[in-house]
Amino acid sequence: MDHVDLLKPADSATRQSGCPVHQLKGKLRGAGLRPTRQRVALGWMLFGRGDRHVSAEGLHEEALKARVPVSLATVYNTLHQFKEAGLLRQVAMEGSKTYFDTNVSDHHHFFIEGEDRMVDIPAPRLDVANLPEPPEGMEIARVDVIVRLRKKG
Amino acid sequence: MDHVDLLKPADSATRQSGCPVHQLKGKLRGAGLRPTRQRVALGWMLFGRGDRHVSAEGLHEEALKARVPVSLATVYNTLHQFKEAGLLRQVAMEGSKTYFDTNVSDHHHFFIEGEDRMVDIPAPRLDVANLPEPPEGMEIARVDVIVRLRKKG
DNA sequence: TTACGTGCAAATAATTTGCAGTCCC
DNA sequence: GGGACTGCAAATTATTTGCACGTAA
Repeated sequence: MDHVDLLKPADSATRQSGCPVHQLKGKLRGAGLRPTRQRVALGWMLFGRGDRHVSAEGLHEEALKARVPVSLATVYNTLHQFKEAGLLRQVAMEGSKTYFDTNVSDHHHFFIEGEDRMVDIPAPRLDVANLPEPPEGMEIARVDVIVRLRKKG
Repeated sequence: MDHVDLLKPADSATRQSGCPVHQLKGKLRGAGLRPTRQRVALGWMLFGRGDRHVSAEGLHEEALKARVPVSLATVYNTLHQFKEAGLLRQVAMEGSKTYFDTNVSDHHHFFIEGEDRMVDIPAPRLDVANLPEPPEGMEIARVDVIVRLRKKG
C-alpha cells in the first residue's frame, strides 16, 4: 500500500486494481476513512505527485485552482484525519504555520532559510552518532534532522 | 559576555561589574537595546535561571506572577527583539505556538511527545554522518537534531 | 529634550468548533 | 436510512500593529 503505487503509468488504468483513483480509495478505506469526494480529491493532490510539504492554506488554494470546491475547514479536518491515520506526518518548523509531509517513511529535511520551505534530504540514510541515553522511563520515538540552508555569499 | 556570567555567586554583587543586573544591562546595551525596566525584568527571567524554552504566553504569565506588570504585546516585541539581537534562538517545533531558546550555543533537543516540551540534549557534541551536499549555491547554516521521546511501555 | 519603548485595543492570521444539511454504504 | 462527512460561520487562539503616552539617555 505504498503511495508510490499511485504514480504507476496509466496503461493499466482500465483494470480496477491498476486505476490510481481506485487505489487511492482503497488506501483511504484501509485507513478507516470513507472515500468521499473531498478526501479523494485532496488525497489525489497530496499523494499523486510525489513527496510534498503542504500547509492547510496552501492545499486549499491549490484545490480551488483545480476547480475542486472544498472549504478551508474541511481541508484542516482532512489533513488532521490523514495524519491520525498515518498517511501524513506533521513536520516541525519554526513559525506559526503547521506543515504536513506526504512522505511518512524515515527521512530528514533541508530547510531553506528565507523561503521557509522544506525539501526532503535525498540521502538514503543519515547517521547520528553520540546519541545520549534518553531519560529514565523514556524511549526514542524518532530522530529528526533539519539541515538549515542559506544562500551562499 | 556569556549569559552564564549572570549565574555567578552574589559575593561580588557590591562591585558594579559583578552585579548581575548591571551585567544584564550591559548585555542589552551591547545588543543595541535600551535596558528599559521591562527588558531588564524579562531578561532576568530568561537569562538568570539557566537554559530555558519559553513561549510568549508562558513568559507573560510568569512575569505577572512575579509581580512584573508587562503587556503581552511587549513580551512578543521583546522576544523578537532579543532574537534579532542574537540573545535568543527561535526553535522549530510542530504545532501552532512559537518557542524561544535562551541557549544560543550549538546544541540539540529532546522533544517530549504528549507534553509538547523541549529539553536540551546534555551531550557535549553529537555527530551527523553521511550529510549530503547542499544544492548548488547553498551552504549549511546549521544542523538541528530533534530526538523525539515517548513514555516507555 | 527627544527618539525610542510601552500599553492598550483593535486588526490580522491560524485554527477549531457547532450545527444544519448532504452523501456514502 | 442512518451515521459519517461537509460547509459555513462563529468562536478560539496566536500574533502583529497603530497610536497616544511614558521614559532613558
